[in-house]
Amino acid sequence: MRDHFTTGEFAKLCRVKKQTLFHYDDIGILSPDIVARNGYRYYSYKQLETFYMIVTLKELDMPLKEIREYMDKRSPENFVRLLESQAVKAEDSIRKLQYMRSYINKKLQITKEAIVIEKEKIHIEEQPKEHFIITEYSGSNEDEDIDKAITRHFNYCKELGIQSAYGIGGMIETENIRRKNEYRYAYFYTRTEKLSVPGFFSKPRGEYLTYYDPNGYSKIEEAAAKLISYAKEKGSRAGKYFYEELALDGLSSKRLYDYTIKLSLQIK
Amino acid sequence: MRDHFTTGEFAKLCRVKKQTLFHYDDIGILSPDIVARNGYRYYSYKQLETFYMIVTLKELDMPLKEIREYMDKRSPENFVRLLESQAVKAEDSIRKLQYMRSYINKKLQITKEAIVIEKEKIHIEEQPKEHFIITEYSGSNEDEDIDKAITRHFNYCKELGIQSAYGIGGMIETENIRRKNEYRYAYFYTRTEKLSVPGFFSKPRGEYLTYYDPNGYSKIEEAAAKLISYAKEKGSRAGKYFYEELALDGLSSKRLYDYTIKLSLQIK
DNA sequence: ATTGACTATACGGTTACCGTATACTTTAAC
DNA sequence: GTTAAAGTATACGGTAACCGTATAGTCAAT
Repeated sequence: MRDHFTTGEFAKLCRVKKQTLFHYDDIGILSPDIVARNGYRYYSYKQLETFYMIVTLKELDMPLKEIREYMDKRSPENFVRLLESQAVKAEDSIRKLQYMRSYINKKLQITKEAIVIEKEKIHIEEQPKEHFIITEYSGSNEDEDIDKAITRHFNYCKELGIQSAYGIGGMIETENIRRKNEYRYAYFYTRTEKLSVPGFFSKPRGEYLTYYDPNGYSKIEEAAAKLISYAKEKGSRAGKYFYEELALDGLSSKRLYDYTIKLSLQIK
Repeated sequence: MRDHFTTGEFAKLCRVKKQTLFHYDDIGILSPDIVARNGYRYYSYKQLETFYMIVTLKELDMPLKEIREYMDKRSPENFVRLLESQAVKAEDSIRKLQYMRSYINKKLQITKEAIVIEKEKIHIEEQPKEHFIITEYSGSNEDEDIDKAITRHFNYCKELGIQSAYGIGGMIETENIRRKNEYRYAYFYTRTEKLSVPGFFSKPRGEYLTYYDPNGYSKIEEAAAKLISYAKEKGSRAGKYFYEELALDGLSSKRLYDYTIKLSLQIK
């Protein structure tokens, strides 16, 4: 049988277990070319392309049952239809994966930065212009009210079809800290690439003071106050808002008080 | 509970079935934020990012068990490790899918062409330069010998790490047809992009006569003879080899005699 | 008070396999 | 030429990640 492969050999070519080939025979999508009298099964090189097509379709989430249905009624025209639909699926999958990749890389960047940077200390960094969907907040400083408002914000974004992987941030008016030393959210925001959405805000590019606080929300007002005094000392004018977001959140620690918050304040 | 979502609501946000959320709770990767005394379960907006991370990891083929293991020992450092490994996986997946896409599109192109083109008729087309891995053939014209040789060729390519989605083609010397009217393979070939491989052949770019034969291998010698006479009539010099490959194969028809063969012959 | 829409829990089913046990066959080694 | 190692088929149970359905309880609106 030098012109054929045993099940084991063919499985190796296909880089799968023998079991898989048995399975494909059982459900009728790929049967051995020859079955000898002793029950030994032999595959031909011709079947490798069929196998390859099967894994391709499978990778694009087509169930084996449908693959089998195609095999039963295959024709050049049906083949074209099949390939055309799969080409679309491939495009979609690639787009989805590219989005995931950018999400992962962004998360990676944020997380790495939060690990290496010196915490509870003021840094200066250049931040780009960014676009936010915002919703106003005028509730109390109770967690419950805040959560309600963030949930509302969240639903609002959902209605607009905007789902950012960045999480939701909070904006605090500088004046509120300066005058009353009150850390109170004025807006919640979600980043977006889409422009011209109602309730739209642009965070200006420029120089920002930043402060990483690794104690969750327990001492965040102090941090804000520090940023303000620092700006004052430096003789700079502070931006209208603080931007608060999570640099380390529930994905990298279990306890809320281990979250690391990044506070940013523009200086001019 | 205006700051939380019921299981059904949260499932809608996540675009999955409630069942899935129950499952995730069962295996301990994502549990509701609050379980009321009546057993009703409520999720917080904060959990959507966790859910999103789960689907991302899952999409990159990480089993839920491992996701759970990560959740149990999550830390900023482990998170970075996780993300870095997943970034690699995402790259691999994208590459794989891009390859599949090009495979699908190429197949589509070949198949469509084979459907619309007038069969059993000579056409003229421009073909690009292409690179082949070839193995010599000097056996008989018996199917068995041919299959053996193609299997050998196939294995040879496998050793070189070359697996083309194009299938294997055959080269037939023009002289053999002309002189003895004998349709006999001189080489089998596999396309490759890799250059400088031993047993390497370049099919020249130029004008080719092509002929699509929808009768499998039954009347292929006649087709070859026709191409030769046509070249002669036209006063053109024929290239040294015929190139034979399958335009419609087992993927689009069940029966061998429904295969469509594409024969190409260069003219100068 | 009742209806319709929701909820939790339980359990069996599904897909695409994987692992293991058993019994047979082939191949390589001595 | 036997024998051991390696390979093969068949059968059956198990797994992951759910899905469907049934049952029973809950809630919100008329």
